[in-house]
Amino acid sequence: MVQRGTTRLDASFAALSDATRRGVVEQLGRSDASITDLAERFQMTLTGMRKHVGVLERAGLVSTKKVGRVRTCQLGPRRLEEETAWLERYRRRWDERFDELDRVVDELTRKEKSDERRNRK
Amino acid sequence: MVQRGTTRLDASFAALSDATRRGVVEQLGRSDASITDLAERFQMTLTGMRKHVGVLERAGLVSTKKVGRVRTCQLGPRRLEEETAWLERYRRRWDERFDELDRVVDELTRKEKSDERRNRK
DNA sequence: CCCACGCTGAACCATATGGTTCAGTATTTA
DNA sequence: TAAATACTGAACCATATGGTTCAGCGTGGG
Repeated sequence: MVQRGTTRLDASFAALSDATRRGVVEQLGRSDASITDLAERFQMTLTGMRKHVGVLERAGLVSTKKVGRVRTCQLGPRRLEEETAWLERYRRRWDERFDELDRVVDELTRKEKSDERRNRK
Repeated sequence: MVQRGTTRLDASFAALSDATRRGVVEQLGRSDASITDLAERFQMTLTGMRKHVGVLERAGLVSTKKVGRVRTCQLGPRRLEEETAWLERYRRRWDERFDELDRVVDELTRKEKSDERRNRK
């Protein structure tokens, strides 16, 4: 059994699991944009885009501010450090496992060779 | 308009958006495990765990092999480089935007100071 | 003052997700 | 050979997701 309940990573990874939302984030990396701008660029209704932006907001990747009738979206407060750290930890583990496998293969290869030598005698 | 359709990132980020699945991956980073092992550790039916493992498999984070009646799970072929790259790109963008904001604040501060000087005259 | 603009909320829809139970099948083990 | 083990597939359920339409509502320009 193990500790459960890290809802922050849940939200950010879920937010990133949609191509449209990743696109929106990339766009906002270049310049701020209104809901209308984004809806146009991603060929979607305002309502649909508003939902995506909502998801990104809740995950902290985007923040918005309404001035007059325009809601302007920009990159949000979160820098995704936790997420990056998770992925890096995974890769380290993956490399370890891979190295381990390498060592095993090496050992088997060595063993084979010495077996060959034995057989030649 | 923009290119859509990067289903690989979709699958891996979606796979990582669930705490149980992240837990499974972490576990497999420590040692291989059967479905039964994982189901026990995460307090879930075999069927439920099998589904999670299926999701991870489809995303390439886990690979499995059935020997006799036991299915053994281990870390999969993908090293999540694309995913890490995406996050790093995001962070770079984020830092740029932040620096930009800093510069603007700096400028405003400078302006204020010179205004003060002007007012003192 | 009026109309176009930008957005929003509610309702709806189809499909996906995260879980279960139950009834198998195949493989060990005693 | 019988019983226990390990998994699997189908069916089901509740809720979430990704989208739409439609009817507003506040704002701003002419």
